[in-house]
Formats: sequence, C-alpha cells, structure tokens
Amino acid sequence: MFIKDVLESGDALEGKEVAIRGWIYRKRSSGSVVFLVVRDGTSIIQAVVKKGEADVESFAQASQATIESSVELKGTLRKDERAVTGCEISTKSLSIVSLAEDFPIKGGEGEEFLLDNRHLWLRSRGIASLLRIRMSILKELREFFEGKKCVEVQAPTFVSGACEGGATLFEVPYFDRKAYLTQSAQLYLEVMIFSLNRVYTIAPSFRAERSRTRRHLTEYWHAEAELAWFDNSKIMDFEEELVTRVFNKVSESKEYEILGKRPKELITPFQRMDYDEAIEIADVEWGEDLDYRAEKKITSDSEEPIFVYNYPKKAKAFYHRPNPDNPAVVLCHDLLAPGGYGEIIGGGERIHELDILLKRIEEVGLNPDDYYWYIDLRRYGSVPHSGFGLGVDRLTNWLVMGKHIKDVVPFPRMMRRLNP
RNA sequence: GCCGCCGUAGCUUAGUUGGUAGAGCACUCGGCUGUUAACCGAACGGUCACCGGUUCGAGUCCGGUCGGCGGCGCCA
Repeated sequence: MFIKDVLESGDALEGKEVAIRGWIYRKRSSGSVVFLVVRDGTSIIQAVVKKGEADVESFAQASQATIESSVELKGTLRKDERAVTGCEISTKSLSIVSLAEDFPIKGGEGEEFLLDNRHLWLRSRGIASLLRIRMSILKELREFFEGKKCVEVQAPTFVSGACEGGATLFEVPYFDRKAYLTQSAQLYLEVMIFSLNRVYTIAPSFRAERSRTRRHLTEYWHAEAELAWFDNSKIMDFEEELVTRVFNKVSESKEYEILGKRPKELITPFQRMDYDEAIEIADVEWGEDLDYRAEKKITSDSEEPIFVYNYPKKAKAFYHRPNPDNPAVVLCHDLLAPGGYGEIIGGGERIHELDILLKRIEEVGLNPDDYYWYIDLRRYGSVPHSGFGLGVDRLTNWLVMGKHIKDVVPFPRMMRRLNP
C-alpha cells in the first residue's frame, strides 16, 4: 500500500501487518539494527529491521541495501515518537528489488552539480513538494477557467512567423522551409473565440532571449485566455479573480509543511494604476516600458499584485487596441507580482476594427499577407474582445516563495542549460 | 548584448610574499541493539578546467581559450 495511506490510517492499522514498496531514503545501522527511511512518492516512513525479528535473509538484505535501492518490505505498524513521520514498521521481511549504486547526491552539493543531476535530484522531498504544488496550480487554473465557461484548446507549436514581430523566436528547420517555435498562442486563441466564445490554453512557449535572471526560462508554461465581449477593465476583473482563487486555494496545500513556509492569503481588490502614475513612482520617462527596477519600485510597498494599465502604444505589440480617448496609449495592462517576482500577466483589449488593425500592421512594418487569417477575423462579425497570458512558472515561483524560477520546473531550459 | 565573480579529490572546499597540494563528507574495510545529515577507528582518493608565457621553480603571477554562476537589459 501507499505510505501516505498507512500514515493517514490513524489507529486502524496499529499493530497490523502492512506491506510497502519504495526507495531507501535514509539508512542508519548499528550492528544488529538497521533503520531504513523508505520513500514511495507519497510520503516517507521508517522501517526498523532487527536481527532476530526479521528473518535472516531479510536482515542481510537490509544491511546490504544502499541509498535509493528499491525495496519491498512487510512488517507490523507501530506508533513511535522517535520515527520521522510518527510511526514505523517493525520489519519481518524485506527484499531488494534493485540495489542502487552509490547515489551521487547526499546533501551539501552545489547548484551546478545538482542541476547536472536534476534527474536524480528530483527525488528529494522538497522538489517533489514543489512539483505537487505545480500540479495543483495547473488543476486550479483549469477549474477556474472551466467555471467561467472557457473551453480549453490547443494552438500549434510550430509557427511560420512571429506573433509579435519580436526577434526572439527559436528557428527550426521545417522540411525545405524555416519554422519557429511559438512564443504565444494568442493570435490562434483570438481565432477560436469566434467558434467557442471563451477559450484558454496551457502550453509551453519559447523565447530565445539571452536572459540570465531568476525570472526567465527559454521554455516556459504559458496559460493564455481570450474572451469575447471583454474590455480591458473586465479582463482585469477576471484575472484578479483567477489569481486570487488559484493563489488562496493552492496556499492551503499540505505540501507547504514539507517546504516549511506558507504564503499569506491574498486580499482583493488589487491596486490598479495608470501608466502615468506608475512612471511617476518608478521615475521612468513617458514612453519607456517599465523595467525590472521600475516594477520593484512600484510593488515595493504592497503584498498584493498591482495592475498597471494603458501603456504608450510604442511600448507594446501591434494588436493592442488604442484608447479611443487617447490614441497614444493602448488598452492593455500588466500584473506585477510583489516581492520582485516580476510581471506574471500581460494582457489587454485587442483591436477588433479592421481599418485600425491594418493601419497598425503597416505602422510597425509587418507584412499583412503573413497575417491574412488574423485580419480576416475583423471581416466576419468582429467583436470586442480581450485576453491575457500568464506565466505559470512565475506564478508557481511566487506561490512557493522560491529563489529562482528554474527550481519549480522539473527540467529547466535556460540559455546555458539543455540537460538533462 | 553589458557588468561582476568562479573553476583544486566523487562532492564541498583551504592553500600566506611563487618553494614537495591539506581538510570535511562520501565510497571501501572494521566496530556498535534506537538511529534522526547517526557515531567511532582505519585505509583509499589530485593532469590544481585547458593552452601558452615569465621564473631555477607556478595551484599561486601574466595572456588566451573553454565551462559555469550572479545581476542588468529584454520579457511571462
């Protein structure tokens, strides 16, 4: 049975025989007693193997077993304060399924060594907890979207050109042509609202930016949504509800006991500030995008995320809808997480008017032919709509109060890391 | 792309004005009937990242190369 079920059985299994299998996590021995802490992916439990109590062959196997050897064992469950998880198994029989070679990770290793051995490091309790929290975040995101009648869809990973005209795409050979790895599903999601009204996708995005910070990966998970009939303000309401719900639900997870810390509950509403207000706080010139230093200044007094909205047109991508009252700015927003975790959401209202879109495409020097399908949407029953992209790994890193985004991804991909 | 830092045993590292490379942990062997990163004893373990230079002599000084780390810019 699973160790977790054994631990949660209360008194029901006290004194009864239990059988578990897993991997040896810790081993201590003293002549005629071997203590094995066994890990099975659900939890850990101590097994005590005593000469005389266990059969001769089992005792020999226990003495011989190495860290990370896989084992099967049977014995009597007993409460014991001295054991890590409060109870232990007095082992009657034990067999090694596969004897592990000397395990390279034993504590005290440096970051680089651990990353080179990420495939083995992943077995640690801390990373296992992080991965379970990551799973809950994805689950809560999906539940939230589903509750809002959003349909989960998929967009292609191979694309023929930039979504945003940036020069940060990974180029890959595609038969006799060049293709690129997507950096956003947004344009495809906009297509699908005409079929499904509200859509979302959770998928990897790729950016060939030479970024070396605690907030960047070259491959990251992107939760993107696009909703018909939403304006910039309504979509911020939606995001605020989403972030709060996911954050507060996930922060109740038991995994935080293993991590030894737990985030504080998020309180709504989040502060919303106009770009003009933001640049005054951050001491940035009008027209510039907000850099990381500015983001930190803006969020420094807050424990909640802060929306900054209506950026100058020239600081943002072509598809953002210009403000009809002030065409120098576009109806968009970023959501900045507190504590230096950076921008976790970027979103806004999309241009739904054909003439304005064509003008913008021309202004930024893109070829309208490449976007014929995107432009077509504005010809056949266009509607006002908005959407956003959320950095799942950044959200996760913030939720676990992590040091570096790479820690919350099983196999992080960065400028200088492609292995394991 | 820019700025700063680092590379010594399997791992983590010390190494003074240039003078025979030192430790802790792990592995191996021995001991131990309640361990919590168990403990005690012994033994083992080095192309000092690589290439070149200065020097009687380089882990140490100089030049270059490679690899990595942190931060910024850019972004989610």
